[in-house]
Parts: sequence; structure tokens; C-alpha cells
Amino acid sequence: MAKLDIKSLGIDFEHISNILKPLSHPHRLEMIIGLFHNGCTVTQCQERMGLPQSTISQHLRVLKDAGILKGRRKGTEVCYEVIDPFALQIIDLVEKK
Amino acid sequence: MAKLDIKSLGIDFEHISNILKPLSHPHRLEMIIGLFHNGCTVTQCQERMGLPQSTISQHLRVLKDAGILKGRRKGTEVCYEVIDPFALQIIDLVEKK
DNA sequence: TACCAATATTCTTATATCCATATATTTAGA
DNA sequence: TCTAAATATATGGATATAAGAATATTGGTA
Repeated sequence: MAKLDIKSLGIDFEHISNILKPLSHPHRLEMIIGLFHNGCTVTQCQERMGLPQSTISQHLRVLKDAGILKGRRKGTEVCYEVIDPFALQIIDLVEKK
Repeated sequence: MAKLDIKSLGIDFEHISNILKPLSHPHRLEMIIGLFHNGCTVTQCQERMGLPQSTISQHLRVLKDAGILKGRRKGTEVCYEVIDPFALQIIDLVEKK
């Protein structure tokens, strides 16, 4: 029986790990799931996670640079939301786990 | 409308990122998916990926230490297989993508 | 036991990540 | 325009990760 060559699957491993890597940090994972449930602003993240503001901002930036989040300004606040479909699928798995 | 506290979800973020992190490397991702399609031994990985044997072994060790893989010895060879259910779900997503 | 193939480990260097402190930027409102 | 609140960026030190070369181990077989 001939095996299916993995290359024929046409998977872009670089791209996928560019999504997975930012998600694979406990703080970022908690932050991103918290966006749905407990508010999407930096300050709200900061309050529930108990981390310095700059640390929160930096984690959000990693997620934004990866194309996972985008920020929407409302006055002085920025509300972050998940925009990457694959990331959404992962988050779904995590929540069901 | 009262928001659901994220803590009530009881998600173990540390544990999840301990699975996600090892998966979030392009070589390891390719390796682990190749296990299904193109052989599960170190040598087979090595041949299809074109990396030094020690590099392959080290990546497999990371995955094994995380509890994602286990190795089954057959004589002089070791056949690796995925044993973590969450990892299997991720792999499933990746293949369907 | 001696040897070979397959796999694992050690060691080393280079690079990346994490996270806190301090500082800058942006926006709204007086 | 001055100020305060929210967010972003710069910097630096500690730690972690990546990967290849060299070496060690394990298992089968003569």
C-alpha cells in the first residue's frame, strides 16, 4: 500500500506555527480567552490577570503582529478581538476541553 | 448582562500551553503529521525532512517529554505515535485547514 | 564478544523570548 | 493648551530554545 506523501497535503507549516506559537503561552492563552468573557481592553486584561500594563500590551502586540487580533479604538480605549479563523478554532477546542 | 467569569471555565492554561508549545514549531509540526503518513521512525523522519539525526531525535524528545508522543521499540528501531488526545485534535484541525 | 545500524545524549554557540522599569504617545475634556 | 487616563514603545537582564557536531547507548546478529 502506497503511502500518501505528506507534501501532497500542501500544508503551510510555517504559517500554522506562526499562529500556534503566539497562542502557546499561558498568559496569552488566558488573555485571549478572557477577551470574550471578561472584556477586551488592556485595562480589563490587566485587572483580571494581575500583570503590569506594559506586559499586557506586549502580549497583545505579539498576537496582533501574528494577525490573530486586531484592535478597535473607542476613544481612549482599545478593544481587541480575534480575527484569525484558525486561531478561533483552536480557542474553541481549548474551551471545550 | 453579567459576564461569565473566565475562571469558572476551569481551564488549565499551563497544561494546554505545555501541549501547544511543542506543536508550534514548523519542523515538529511537519514531523508529527508525517508520522501518520510517511513512517514513524527516526530514520524515516530524517529522510523526508533532510535534517540531522540528532536534531530529529531532539525534537521527538521534546514531544515525548510533553506527553504528546510515545515511542514503541521494534528491535533497533523506535516507532513514535501520538498519544495525547488534545494534540490529536490540533493535528486534525491542521490537516483540514 | 565484536560489529553494525538505529537512536539518544552531551556540549556548545547563536538566537529568541519573557517581563519588568521607565518613558512616550494618543485621546478626551476642562 | 493643559491634564489625566489608556495604551504603546524602548531598553536591558535573565532565561529558554534551536540546532549541529561529536559521542554514547541500545539491540540484533555473526
